[in-house]
Amino acid sequence: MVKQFIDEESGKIIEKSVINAITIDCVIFTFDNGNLEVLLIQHANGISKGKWALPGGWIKEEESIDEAAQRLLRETTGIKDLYLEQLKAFGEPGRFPLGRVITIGYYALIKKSDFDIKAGFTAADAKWFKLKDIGNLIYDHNEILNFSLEHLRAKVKRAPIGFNLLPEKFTLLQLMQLYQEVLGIQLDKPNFRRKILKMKLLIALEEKEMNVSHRAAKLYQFDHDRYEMLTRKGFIFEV
Amino acid sequence: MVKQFIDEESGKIIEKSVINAITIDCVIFTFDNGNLEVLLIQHANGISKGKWALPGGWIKEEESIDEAAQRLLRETTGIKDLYLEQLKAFGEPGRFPLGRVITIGYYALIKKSDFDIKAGFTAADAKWFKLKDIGNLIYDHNEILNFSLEHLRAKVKRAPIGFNLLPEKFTLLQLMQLYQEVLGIQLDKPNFRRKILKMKLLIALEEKEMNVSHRAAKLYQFDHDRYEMLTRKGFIFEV
DNA sequence: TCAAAAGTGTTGCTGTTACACCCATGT
DNA sequence: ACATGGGTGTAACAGCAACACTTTTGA
Repeated sequence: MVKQFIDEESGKIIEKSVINAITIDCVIFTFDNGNLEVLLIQHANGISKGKWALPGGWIKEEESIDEAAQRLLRETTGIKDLYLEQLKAFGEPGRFPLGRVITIGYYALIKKSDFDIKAGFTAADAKWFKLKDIGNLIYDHNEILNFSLEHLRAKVKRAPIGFNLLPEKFTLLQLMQLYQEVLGIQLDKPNFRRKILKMKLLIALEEKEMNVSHRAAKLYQFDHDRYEMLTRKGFIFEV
Repeated sequence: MVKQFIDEESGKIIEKSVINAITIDCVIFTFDNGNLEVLLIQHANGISKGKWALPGGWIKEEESIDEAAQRLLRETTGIKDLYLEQLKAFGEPGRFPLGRVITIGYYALIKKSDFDIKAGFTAADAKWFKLKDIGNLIYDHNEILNFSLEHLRAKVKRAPIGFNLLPEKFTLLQLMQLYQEVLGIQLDKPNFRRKILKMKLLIALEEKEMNVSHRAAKLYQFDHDRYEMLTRKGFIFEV
């Protein structure tokens, strides 16, 4: 099967051979103002015109599944380096009405400030939704979304991936609110501070918050290198 | 594409349409005599003749991926109800030498006593391997195996799936040895006993071990119903 | 001076670890 | 008798939850 793509260098429309019967769908999360949000695309044409869906696409013959997902994310969000992980394949016989298509689910975590929408020629609109505002999506996309949420909740506790949802510089309260929102629990501020700081995974910056009507909080940055180093020594992140 | 299958009712060879370019590969684990083992199949013909591989197969047009994996396991092990979970899709462009084929990895946990080999017409031989005895497998099967092991190690700590590897009735030492083998750690016997028994997930049977040259241990059974009930109340299994 | 959030200190409790010890059974 | 694993008891420690408290800042 042959599909049309926009060539990333020339900007021209080119035709590429894709794998038949397999697609990719991606749940893109971000964190804004205390809310976990998901990027949805409104289909512009075809049988699902007007309905909201997860961003998705085809896999080219010469690229790996991960590369296809990366490309897709780049095409949709303009971001080159982001946290991306495969969930699993979804393949109920009736999931896609026009034939037997298996889709491979991915989820990505991005900083909202990095986001720059580039709606492709098959998407009329793209919008961030708070979880509670998401209604019925096309095909089995609600199932993929729910699975990704479960996965995110489990993983965020056991790996420092939450930082991918925050700006480069953040306060401890922002971090705590992120965990509260993702996990759906309340946390104790003093205890959370101590727990996180004890891990020595944050770089305390000299800077502070600006323009807040209360004592300005210190800003922190996640220390990737130190996390790598500690992990090699057997450290296990756990919130 | 059309492939041949043995009809499960009549035993006759029938032809069925399958999804092109997608296969399933399954890591089947069992626990025997203190060792974690994996079932491998020796290919009887084709380009990989004589090499060992994970059991695998095609997905029929009318069945879901999970159903295909179930069927495959039934064809290979003769077991109808077993613990089965999808890992993820593996799809490097060069993974399969004769074309672009994406495979969906599964892993299954079985009790060795339930096993009854039914080598299909594409497998000359099937054999249980201890982990350390597994050499180079075909295609990317080593990668799938390693991924499944990581997944198993993470999951066995946070869900009571280890019981699927043991006989219906087992001793606490057997259970502890299972955890030691899977996780690659040493555990303290008294502490392990208490931790497990405190969960109230085991039914203490009246029976004891037989024919052992030491004090016979009490036999236990995993209480599925109670686990369901506790989980609904918010209980989280953790070893 | 008040509100709001930053940030520190303290206490009691719980769960875990480490290890000593006794029990039952076949050879 | 002894080796082997079954099974119980306990003291010390570490980590955490709960909450009281002080500090800083803008309005």
